[in-house]
Amino acid sequence: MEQYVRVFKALGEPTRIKILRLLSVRPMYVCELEAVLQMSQPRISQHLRVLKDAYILKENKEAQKTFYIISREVMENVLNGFQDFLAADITTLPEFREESRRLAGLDSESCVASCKSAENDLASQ
Amino acid sequence: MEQYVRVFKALGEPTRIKILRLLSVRPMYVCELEAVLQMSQPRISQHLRVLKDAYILKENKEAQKTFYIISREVMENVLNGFQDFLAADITTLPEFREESRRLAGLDSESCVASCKSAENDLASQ
DNA sequence: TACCTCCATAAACAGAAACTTATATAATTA
DNA sequence: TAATTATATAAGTTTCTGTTTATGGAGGTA
Repeated sequence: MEQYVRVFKALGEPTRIKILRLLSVRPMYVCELEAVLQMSQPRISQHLRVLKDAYILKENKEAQKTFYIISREVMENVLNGFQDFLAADITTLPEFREESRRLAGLDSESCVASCKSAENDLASQ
Repeated sequence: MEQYVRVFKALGEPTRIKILRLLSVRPMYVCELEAVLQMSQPRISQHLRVLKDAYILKENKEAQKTFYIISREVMENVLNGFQDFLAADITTLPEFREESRRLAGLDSESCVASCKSAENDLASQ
């Protein structure tokens, strides 16, 4: 789940989407992105860092230049994986053990009852 | 592109991912989410609003209760659409007209040259 | 009518994020 | 060696986000 959050957070920013869109054409140097996007170099570099930290990009040093490559594999894994994550049986997801249990115990007829049972649930731990 | 940003921004937050995961099991009332996630009601409501504004959720009033439904259609359209967006020929994307043009004019051998040409480019408009 | 439930929203605040300016470093070139 | 290029990163500032607390309103119920 953390990886989904990191990736989606990285994708949820217009400049970074533009960078990704350009790197989808071909790998590029920072200075090329700078020229094409007409943005300051630190701005580009900082966005690249966010994308790299989310494993969406790989960097490659070449003399004093650095070029960045989009990892289409990671992109596909995340985007498709997320759909699978949503479609999966929630009782099989370790991260949702508690939620899954509380969900099963819900009395849908009354939200108060739901809250009360959740409280008891919590108290009995 | 705006829609991608809005959706990804909405998805890039752990609580909202949890909410989505739960609503993937079935539509739920706010009070149910509150009970299952054990979070304050305003917190849940505000996250629901973000998701709704991104068209990921639809809301449905039922007496004094409100339940929320995940729009699997929107989810799929966005996640798959984004991959298509990246894969498309960039020259066909109206939002990247300028960038596309600058990209085509790049002199990759020198970043300075790139920047200069981008400047000239800008000056000649 | 009076109270209660469910929910939305506003205000306030803390922490995060994005941008600019400034600086540092490594590699290149003159 | 000195100057330049390409890039990263830090500092400072502003804006955005997420959370809690507080409030209000619409719909049921006693």
